[in-house]
Amino acid sequence: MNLKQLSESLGLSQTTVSRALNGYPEVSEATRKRVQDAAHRHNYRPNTRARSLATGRAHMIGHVIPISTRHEMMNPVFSDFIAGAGEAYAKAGYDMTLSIVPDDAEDATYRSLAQKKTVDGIVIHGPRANERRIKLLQDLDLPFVVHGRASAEDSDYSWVDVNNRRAFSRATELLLDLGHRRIALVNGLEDMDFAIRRRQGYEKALRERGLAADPALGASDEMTEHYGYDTARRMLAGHTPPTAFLVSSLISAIGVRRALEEADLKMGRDVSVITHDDELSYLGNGKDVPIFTATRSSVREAGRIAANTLLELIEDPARTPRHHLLEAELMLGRSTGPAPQES
Amino acid sequence: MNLKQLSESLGLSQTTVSRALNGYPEVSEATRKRVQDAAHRHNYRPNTRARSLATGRAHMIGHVIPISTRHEMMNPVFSDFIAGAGEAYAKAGYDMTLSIVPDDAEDATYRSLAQKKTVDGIVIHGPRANERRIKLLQDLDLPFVVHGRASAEDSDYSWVDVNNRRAFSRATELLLDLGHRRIALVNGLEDMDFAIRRRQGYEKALRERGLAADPALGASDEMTEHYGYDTARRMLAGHTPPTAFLVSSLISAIGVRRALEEADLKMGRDVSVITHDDELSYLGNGKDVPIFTATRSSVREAGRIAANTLLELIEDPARTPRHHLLEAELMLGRSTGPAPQES
DNA sequence: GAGAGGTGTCAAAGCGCTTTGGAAACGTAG
DNA sequence: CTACGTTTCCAAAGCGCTTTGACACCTCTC
Repeated sequence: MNLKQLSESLGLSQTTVSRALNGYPEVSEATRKRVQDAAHRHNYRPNTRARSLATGRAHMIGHVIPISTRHEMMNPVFSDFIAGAGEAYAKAGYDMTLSIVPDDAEDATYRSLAQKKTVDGIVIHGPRANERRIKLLQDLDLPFVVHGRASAEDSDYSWVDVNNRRAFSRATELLLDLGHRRIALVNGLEDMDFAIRRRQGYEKALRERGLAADPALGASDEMTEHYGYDTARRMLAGHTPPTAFLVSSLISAIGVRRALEEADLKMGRDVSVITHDDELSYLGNGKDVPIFTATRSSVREAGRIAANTLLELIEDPARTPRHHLLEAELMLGRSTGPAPQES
Repeated sequence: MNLKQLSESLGLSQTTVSRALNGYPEVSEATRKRVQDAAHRHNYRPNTRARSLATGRAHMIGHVIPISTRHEMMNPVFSDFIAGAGEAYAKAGYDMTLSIVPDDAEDATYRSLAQKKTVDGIVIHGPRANERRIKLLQDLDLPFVVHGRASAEDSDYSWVDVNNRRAFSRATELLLDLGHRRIALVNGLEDMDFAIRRRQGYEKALRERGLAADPALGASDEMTEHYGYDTARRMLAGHTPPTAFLVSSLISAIGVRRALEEADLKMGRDVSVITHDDELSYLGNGKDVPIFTATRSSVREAGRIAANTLLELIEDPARTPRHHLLEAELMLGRSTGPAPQES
């Protein structure tokens, strides 16, 4: 059933039916009612393609997920972010498309999205410090918001991000307060912006106590469970093993825990661990008392905020960029304790 | 730049330009070359909305993810599935849209997707044993493929699934061969089809050795880390604690491991664990020797297959439904060993 | 030298909707 | 009874593409 058929069946013009359905005032309440009933009865819904061709609005948001060609890794954080964003879109009557893009084919994808007019706006995931995509989208004149930031970019753009620097400096300070001096940083890939900021936070806290980061206690890679395990194992076997680990993801922290157990070290007593926790729905960090002491910030909530920000931007393209800096909570759990006495 | 402008700039009609670009034979190679060059120079790409209005094909696949209203849980498996499917779509020039749908609003979503003609086909995720969506989509005449199956559905439809029954009966047999008799099943939600099948496999293997499943050793819930932990803890505290766990997801298995460690039980010696492993990219199960003995099947590969199956179906709607039953490998890891002697 | 058969190109219709610019119908006021 | 708003509706244009049917123009062939 399409508009034409519907209007014929009602003995009205397409114009009137369209107006009645879209809430325009130039149609009498009686007619509107009659039209709505018929539409509902026939389960009529306007064809999106025709509608967006006519209005110029696709009612569609694109999410572009770079997939590292090296590891074929999907960022696990992404699914919860999407869940939050999807919720916001549904409320606003928008749909969402996903482009999984190998990071060497990015430019083409964006240009094509813009040219093909499939979407009204874009969410950028996983920004690197030096992020070409921002400039590109500005040139293409397509509204967008970044989940995260790009330190090296100095133009103004909309973003939603966690205060990674502050979160990690606070976590480091806590470990220092507990007497730890050899603190390992098990970080994400350090071409990623968030990882750089976390390192900065970590180093700042150390520096303020007159300490320098020991390069042997720093690691950086894709945040898998296995990476956490390997790294912890290697560092613990070194000749100045750390007494504490600061980990960039709960998944890697689980790997660190595995390494500790294997080495018969008790987490929270022999070795302390703090991790960042994105509050992924399937990976809860304990119920009453958290397993891991953690800097916590809901990525799902970030998704919701990013979506709404983008929708506003589309509504009013003249609007100046918006920024949302989310503060991470520092949740005390059972994985931290005073540094063991040197013996 | 649109078709009209492009054709004017070339001094050709829109028809010729369109045909040249779409590879029709009625245009001379010289002209085609000239058109392609110009298109490339102007970075021309046809407007999707107009194109699909004209052709009737959206070049778009919908993925509908039910989100449990109870736990607001995103199935973690989903992101890897999507990665696999996305790859296949990209190759075929298709896009993908996502609908995150609370499970009480499903019917409406499907009807709407069909009516609005946003997509050419649909992938159904997370089928329950009794799955209304299949009947619904058949009625709506929208091509679809199911990731998983619906036991209670007796019409024929396309699906891609793991042989869950066989996988779990093999795993159970292995545990029985190792001398285990009290084997716990830490399963997913048992209104989910895959969970039912896994239980069937488990019970079949027990039955064949003249054993019955002990209800005290069965659990069923959303497969979080915490659920694994809680369940294992509770069962281990019972008066006939299991000597082995059969777990439906690696994430929950990590929770089980945590409970074991907390109870000072060594996994693989005191208690054996077998888990199902979907090969999620960020959750590798060890590198050389797997941590967990596992029934393994790549969900990413499943995504790829599902996508291609659906594309074939769209290409030729008359085609009979296709079925892909993937066999899970049983990978021996370090989490299984002979049952401890009764003392 | 005319008809047959290709080849290369085009004008125009159509996809299903929204929206512009009227126009008919109906009061109401002068 | 005319004039003039209001209200209610409509015909037609337009969004950017594909595709149908037709038309020149060439090249053969007999």
